[in-house]
Amino acid sequence: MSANREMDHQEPQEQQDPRSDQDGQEKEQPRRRQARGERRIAQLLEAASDVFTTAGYTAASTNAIARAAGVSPGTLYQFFPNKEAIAIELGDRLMHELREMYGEALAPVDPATPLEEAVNSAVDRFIAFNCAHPAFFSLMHGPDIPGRLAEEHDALHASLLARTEVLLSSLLPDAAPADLARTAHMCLGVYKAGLELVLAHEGAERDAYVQELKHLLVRYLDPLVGDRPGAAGAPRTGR
Amino acid sequence: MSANREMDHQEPQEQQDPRSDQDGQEKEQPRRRQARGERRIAQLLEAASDVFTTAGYTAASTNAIARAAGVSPGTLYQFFPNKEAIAIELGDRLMHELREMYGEALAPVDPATPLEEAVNSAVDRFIAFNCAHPAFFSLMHGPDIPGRLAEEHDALHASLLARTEVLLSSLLPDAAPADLARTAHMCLGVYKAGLELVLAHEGAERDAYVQELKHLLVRYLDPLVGDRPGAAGAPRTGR
DNA sequence: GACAAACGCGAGCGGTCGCTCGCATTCTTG
DNA sequence: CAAGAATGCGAGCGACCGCTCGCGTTTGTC
Repeated sequence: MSANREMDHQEPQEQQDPRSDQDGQEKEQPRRRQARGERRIAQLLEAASDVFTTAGYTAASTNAIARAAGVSPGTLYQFFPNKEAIAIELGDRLMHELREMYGEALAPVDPATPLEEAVNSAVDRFIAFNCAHPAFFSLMHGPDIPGRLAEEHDALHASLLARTEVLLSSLLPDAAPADLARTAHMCLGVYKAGLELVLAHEGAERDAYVQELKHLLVRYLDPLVGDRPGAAGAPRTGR
Repeated sequence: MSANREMDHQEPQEQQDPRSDQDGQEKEQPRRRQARGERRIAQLLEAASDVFTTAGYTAASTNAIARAAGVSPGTLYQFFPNKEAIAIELGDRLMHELREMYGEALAPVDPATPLEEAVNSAVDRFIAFNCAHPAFFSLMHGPDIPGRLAEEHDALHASLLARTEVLLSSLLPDAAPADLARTAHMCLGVYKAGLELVLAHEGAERDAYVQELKHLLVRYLDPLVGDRPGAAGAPRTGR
């Protein structure tokens, strides 16, 4: 039972960013990149995406990433200060792309929209994104993600949660906030579970799982909004 | 895209089990254990359970496990041939306990049982087990579990899947096998997602999530069995 | 009490990994 | 075309990790 609190490992070093002069510019390095460099960065991120997806963050070695990109480890470290930065840059790019997309995926809380339609639209968009960028899932849901990425994921998750809550609260105005939050958590958890199943299959079977996930969410939420005007139509289509 | 297929790491060594004489006895070692030894083993497994739960399999170091148990690394390796064996022994013990329990959790497919009751009973049992043994979840669902444990988990998962399918097929006799399998997969996936949420909370909030998980499963399955005799009463309680 | 087996220790071996460094090559700029 | 910056390389450093080995201690047996 002795809860031993002090582990023995520490990070190799805590690099200090020598160019942090104290004028407000904490921005990017004044490093001049040539076109070749940008290409290398894209190459490396592409390779990192593959390696992270198949091996997970921790198990992915920087040497493997460099090799997958066809360069030497030294070259990799010309463009990224450390392994974490690779994951962060990759995560940032994917996160940016995602935010552009989901801004219009959950935002329209048009109260007249049928529940089924809203669910279908949101699920379709997110599934499409996650299928197109499988690295996103492993980077966000891996057990070993570095702190910075975990923060980003938490922020994204909180944001999704808030949006879902707003959407739900417009569907069921008379619900305790705690219940609302729980329901939103359940929705996201269910989506994640469905996503795993979707990603594990391909072709027609994958589509069938997408359908099943939509059904699941609709059936979960439908009884809650059963007495709303426009929604909850199609009373139990035998399917 | 160059799919690089050959990684560079290999296991430290592939220990050959020197006492594998060729008479059919591949059983356990003839090692005589003293009471002290059994106590140490229990201690080590307990410590390993903690470390695995908090750090995951790969990140857990054998030195950390030994330290958590208050012994030296050498002592640990007196009782376990390698790190994997620790996880396997722990997994085996938990698996055995689980099988004893879930034999009576999914087996009774009494077709007269209301759906809600069947779901409640199954969920309660599994939630109770997973809450009592949080190491089980991290060992089974970790991304880095060693091969032997993965096989055990696959076997368990397949077994649960089969049982669920049987249970479902008794509820909806006229369903295509593929749909049945998909529905069973969804049920297990949903349970796993709910379990994560349950484990992430405590006290009253945890109970609320358990309730929510039950609701979710019932609402998912209820429309499918809507035209059965005894079950699926309360046609959509507006609530 | 004598002897052997089981138990216990912890420095350290071989290995991988993240990352660095010295040096060569290619590009840009004047 | 020269100078210097950006790019590229790969051996290798330091740290950690799984695991071993030699040796000392405890326990069971006769």
